[in-house]
Amino acid sequence: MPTQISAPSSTPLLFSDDLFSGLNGPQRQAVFHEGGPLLVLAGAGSGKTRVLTHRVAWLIRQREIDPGSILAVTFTNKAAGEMKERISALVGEGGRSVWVGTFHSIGARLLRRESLRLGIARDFSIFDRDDQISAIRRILADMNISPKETPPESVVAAISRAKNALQSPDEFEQEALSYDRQIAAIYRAYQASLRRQSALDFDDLLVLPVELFRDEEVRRRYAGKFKHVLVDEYQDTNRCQYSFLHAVTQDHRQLFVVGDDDQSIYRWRGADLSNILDFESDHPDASLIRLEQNYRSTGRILAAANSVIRHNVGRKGKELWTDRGEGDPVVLFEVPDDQMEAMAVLRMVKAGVEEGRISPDDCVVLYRTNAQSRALENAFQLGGIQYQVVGGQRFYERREIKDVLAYLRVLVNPGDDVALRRILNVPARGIGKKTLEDLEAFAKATGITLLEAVRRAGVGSADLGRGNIRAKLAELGALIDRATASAPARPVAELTEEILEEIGYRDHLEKEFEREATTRWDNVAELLNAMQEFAETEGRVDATASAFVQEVSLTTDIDEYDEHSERVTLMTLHNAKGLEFPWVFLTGLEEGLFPHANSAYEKEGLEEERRLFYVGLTRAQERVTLFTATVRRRYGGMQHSMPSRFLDEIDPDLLERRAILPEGRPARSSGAGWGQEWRGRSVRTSYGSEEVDDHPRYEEETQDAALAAGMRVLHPSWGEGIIETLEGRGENLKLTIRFRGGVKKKVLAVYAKLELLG
DNA sequence: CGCAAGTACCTTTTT
DNA sequence: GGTACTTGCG
Repeated sequence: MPTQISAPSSTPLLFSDDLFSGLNGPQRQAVFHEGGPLLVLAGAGSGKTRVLTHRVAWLIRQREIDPGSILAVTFTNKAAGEMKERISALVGEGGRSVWVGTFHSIGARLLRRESLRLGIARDFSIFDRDDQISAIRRILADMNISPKETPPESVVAAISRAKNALQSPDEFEQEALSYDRQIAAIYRAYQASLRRQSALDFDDLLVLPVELFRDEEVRRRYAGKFKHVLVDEYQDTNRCQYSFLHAVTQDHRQLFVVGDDDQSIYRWRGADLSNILDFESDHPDASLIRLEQNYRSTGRILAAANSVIRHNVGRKGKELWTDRGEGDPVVLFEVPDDQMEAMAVLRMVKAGVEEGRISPDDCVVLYRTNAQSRALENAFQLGGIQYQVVGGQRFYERREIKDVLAYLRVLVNPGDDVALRRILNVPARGIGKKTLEDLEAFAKATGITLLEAVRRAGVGSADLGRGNIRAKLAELGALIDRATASAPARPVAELTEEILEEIGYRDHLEKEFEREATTRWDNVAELLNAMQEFAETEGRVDATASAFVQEVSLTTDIDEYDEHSERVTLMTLHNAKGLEFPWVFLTGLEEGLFPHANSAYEKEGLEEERRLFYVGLTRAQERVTLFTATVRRRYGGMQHSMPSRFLDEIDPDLLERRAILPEGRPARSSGAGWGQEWRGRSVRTSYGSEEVDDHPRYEEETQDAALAAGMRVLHPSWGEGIIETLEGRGENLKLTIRFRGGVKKKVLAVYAKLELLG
């Protein structure tokens, strides 16, 4: 910082020039905006994070707003952490008291403060999807509903949808059709179950604050507290979050939102694009500022992205531009299969690293579904390139981690039956189905928690379990009681180590998992590590089991992503939102996969897939490489596909098409050789407007290749559908077809009188 | 009750 | 190609 003058705060202009001099016109306009609600329509790479942080800095420095009365909402905890850092870098330590977090973490924080009023335990548990499903399963069993006909997953989805629409079980029932009557009943029972367990699910963290604000006194209090509200990724907010923001800002109208309608990718989770599209009509005194200068990507990449997104209707409309120069064209490789795809990525990364042009952590490989990481991981392992996978099997969802956390959850919240059920027989205590049923029946009949039932059975006051089992239950009860008593006063790491020791968890892993035991124990060690770190940031006294469990319940994969890892990053397109990389590899551009078959029917679904593709392209600074494979392993079988329609939407002048032809067909067993050399050969097939695209789109490997995943077909009785998978060949060729309305059917190709469409 | 073997379904994306 | 659930035996 060049400023040597120790400027008194009465001459804030000096600061302002200093702090804000790097901003361009529209950015300054946004940062210095005075007046009512503002929508900053910020294109990819247009510096929206800078705008947000500088806006906060400006509020504090220039307008002398108390940092504690500013609320900034981000999309991930990681983004929240970074924003906090940047704010305090701009305004000093005072910036730490700005409320920064995700809607979920802010909701949780608020609900803890108001737990008394809400009549919930301060140390409520937060149920993730697994916990929800587990709770629903119990309820289905109770209600004698077959989980086959009413899958818990879809019940969870229905309840989530209802909650986000702010519908209570009663309201849900009123609008319900006959099938949904049952769902309404399950919903009601589920709510009761949550309450009994002092548990909230993710949706509650959003919904309950809104309900809390129906009390005008409470609403006013928070509207008075949060005098300025800023929201990032506004395009992915849902109706409930909209209500939250409205409740807090309707009095003072200091709402500052940043978003990009072209990057809205969470419609399936309830995100409501109309929040951003209708922002101006919703707020009569609103202003709009567009940030269209992109500082990230080279010209051709940006132009390619623009040419794709132009195919969407129903957007605010904006055209990104850059002064970075043209750069390289986007390259598309057509490869025989997913293994070749992985090898090609590997080879390009390796070449880039060897030539000193790039470091592995400058590269990201993006895909539509988590399952696609496998082939890539295999290739990278063989090729000796370090990588990190973000997402997929998430750390905090691993079995051993959830087991250990379940012990803590029970200590923190003795009403958490879902957690207790999980650990009742882990390690094995001879408590099987029968004992569990007895315990639950007893608990229900007596109106006590499952834990209390365990205690009573242990001391023999509940008439269940034989001697041996009673002894085991007594032991477990005593362990939990002892740990509960000491938990509030000790660091969580120490407590956990003691519990693990006492239950012999390591031996349990050895016994249960044999070969895998080491990995799993390593994960547990990593968890203990995380607890130590937690103690370092929070301070020993505050690093209790309760605090840790709360924190961890809201931790996500992207929060764990490390940008200085020296490793190539592998992740889904969804996880890539907000990130940037010099080199981007976009894989699996095939019909049925991307756009995904489940989304390809509805216009809205397809447009969201297209936005996802747009997000992928705009992550890149210098180089985008696209891949489409003819054959892909899926569900253990082979699947033929056609190239993604999105490829045809890229302006052909900006796309260089190449094919990788296997020289002969490489023997399947030749995998070991791939690390050293590339056996295939790459030919340019088409570039620019000279259309030389004469090689086949997919190889005629078998006669069945006339049919491929992603093809549209007409079935005499089921109507129009899209082929999703193919198994078997010849007479035995079986197709999985998804028909309109999402109905999936398996048919034998020889019998189904299918007609090919388009 | 634990365990081994068999099965069904899975894969969209996640706070 | 994997998991999570079911079934049947000891």
